[in-house]
Amino acid sequence: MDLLKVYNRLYEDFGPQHWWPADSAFEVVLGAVLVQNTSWNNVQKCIDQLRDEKIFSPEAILSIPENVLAEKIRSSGYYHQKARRLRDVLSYFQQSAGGDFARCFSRNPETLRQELLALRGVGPETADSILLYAGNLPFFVVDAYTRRFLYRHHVRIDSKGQPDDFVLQSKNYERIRLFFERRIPRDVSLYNEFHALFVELGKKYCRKTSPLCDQCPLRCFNH
DNA sequence: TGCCAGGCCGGGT
DNA sequence: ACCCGGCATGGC
Repeated sequence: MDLLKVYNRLYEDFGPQHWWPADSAFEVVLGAVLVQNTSWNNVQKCIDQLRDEKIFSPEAILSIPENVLAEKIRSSGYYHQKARRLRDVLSYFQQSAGGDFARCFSRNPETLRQELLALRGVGPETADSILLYAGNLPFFVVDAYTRRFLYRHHVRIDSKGQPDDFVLQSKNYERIRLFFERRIPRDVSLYNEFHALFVELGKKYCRKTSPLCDQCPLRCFNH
């Protein structure tokens, strides 16, 4: 499958997505943690509330008790876990470069990625979302929609007769990320837009229970 | 009503 | 190295 053709078709149909829906690196990190296995709608409520209450910087969030923070982010679900995870991630950025995100992202990207992955609460998708959308670093983000797209279009990661559900298994994140990174130009803007388009596609036509349908802009790739 | 959402962790095999 | 239960709210 020609992934650039897929990209072009999605872009034709949906247009530019202007991702990540945030206007600072801090806000990207915040959203990346809160959105884990949660609808963005639930996350947006938390972000709005934190902004209204002026708890909208690493310093501000780290200055309030964890249990208070947890209540502020209740609507994002898993809020006890996420309060702790958020503190851990923001603490990392604070001590890594004094809260200077730009300086932090100017370090060695692979090292940075490993350090993010070492934090509790940061798995591969969250790490890559932060690296790509907060740091403008070329890491392709793989999410549930991306996996579902590959699965439903019978895309195989290699030629060695993988089972069809290879792409659905979370342990194979890295293989899928590299699959994309090897096949499309290493371009931050392209990675940015492509993932955003997959999410838009997913929300409209590729939810877990929705079948491939005639409305889907990728119907031409069906077999 | 029950299932789903832009995952990840930790304990048990 | 996998597998799997737990985490939790809001929308449809």
